[in-house]
Amino acid sequence: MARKPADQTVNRDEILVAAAEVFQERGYLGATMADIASKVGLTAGSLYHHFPAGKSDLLLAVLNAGIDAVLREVDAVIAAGAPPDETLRHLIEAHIIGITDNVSIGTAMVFDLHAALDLTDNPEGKDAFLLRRDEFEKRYRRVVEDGITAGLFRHVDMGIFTKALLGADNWVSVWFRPGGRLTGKQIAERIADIFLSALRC
Amino acid sequence: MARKPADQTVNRDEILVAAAEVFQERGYLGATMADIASKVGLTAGSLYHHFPAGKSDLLLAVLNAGIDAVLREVDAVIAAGAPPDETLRHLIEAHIIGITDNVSIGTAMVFDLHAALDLTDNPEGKDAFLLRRDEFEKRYRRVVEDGITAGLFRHVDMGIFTKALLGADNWVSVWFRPGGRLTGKQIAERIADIFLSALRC
DNA sequence: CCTATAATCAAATGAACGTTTGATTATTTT
DNA sequence: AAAATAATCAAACGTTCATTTGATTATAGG
Repeated sequence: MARKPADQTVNRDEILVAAAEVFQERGYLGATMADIASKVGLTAGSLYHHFPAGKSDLLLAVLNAGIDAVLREVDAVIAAGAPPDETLRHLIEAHIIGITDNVSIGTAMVFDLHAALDLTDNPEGKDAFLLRRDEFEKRYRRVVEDGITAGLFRHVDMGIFTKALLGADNWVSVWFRPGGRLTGKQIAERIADIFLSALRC
Repeated sequence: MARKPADQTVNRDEILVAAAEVFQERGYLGATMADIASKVGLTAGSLYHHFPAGKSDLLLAVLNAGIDAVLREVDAVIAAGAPPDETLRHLIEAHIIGITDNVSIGTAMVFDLHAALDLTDNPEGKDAFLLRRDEFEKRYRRVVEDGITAGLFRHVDMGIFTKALLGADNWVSVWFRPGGRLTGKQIAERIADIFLSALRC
């Protein structure tokens, strides 16, 4: 063991945050290792000490951190066991506030995965991530189903409703800028309001 | 003049379509000139005969073609002068069917512009495109405003409603695959239904 | 105080890619 | 059929990276 002194050493998490920011700003291919490294005061080569598998591994780590964080919050909301309408509202809020407050989450949701993940030489990691994303979508769908079954929501095309809702939510990460007219929470409330109105019987 | 014979010559539009497809599949940075060229049976260098300004010019051409096409349709819908609820429904349909049927439109709407356009050495072209995109958003907003004024729609946060709607629409280009459960038109109808329900007084 | 090693850097390596260049071919125009 | 030129290609160029390598530095454990 050696070399853990405060201002000389950077840890994995700091790198992950820096990488998330750069990926979101420039996209996977537009982000250079030097960009990410300089954000934490390192040189490109030094990143390989923390992420031996290189750039693609860094991407997967960011995406997983993001999906983990959001899934954790979503599961907490569901576990609370409120009625479907209230649960759906909290779900939307957790999702959107996650996006506005945590770069990794925004990156994980909207990322140009089509392109980027294919370039990753790690198909297992890619598949695992995509499965978790599907999981996320399923939670949404189930809450809507429950609401319909309970007679709280009117009948809608489940698949399309879920996609529309996810689209509206994820799109926030495309246009949101901190310091704008509304906070993440306010945006979340308004969007939840729209979709819950759409479900009124 | 010379060399316009059928099977030896490729025209600008064919290149544009090929480029739109490759851009959408791989993103701007992931798309190589060779990818685009081979799709129309040319070599990379040959593209410079048709687009002397190179790759970034090609991107702008694709984006403009897409936004032009969708604006044209949207303007036709508005010009028809139907009441706001009907107009909004037609707007959503024009938008989504545009996305599912015309690759350039999908590319123009969803593209990772943050990243890509900054790499373009053509700031005027970039600004012009972004202005047209704003124009597009304004049409949506105006129809909703009209509906509220006319007492047809309930009161909602204009900015957020519009962003949510655009997000749901544009997101279609992320998940839509031809030959799926629903056609573009069916998807459009269902999404229009969701947002019109959300506006019910 | 050594010694092993965690953490870093500067520089080298090699591949990928946008773009340029100079020929080549085919077609129109005269 | 000449001459002019549109359309194309193959090969070369130069740059920008991701990644590797080998040295260097600082600290924890003995």
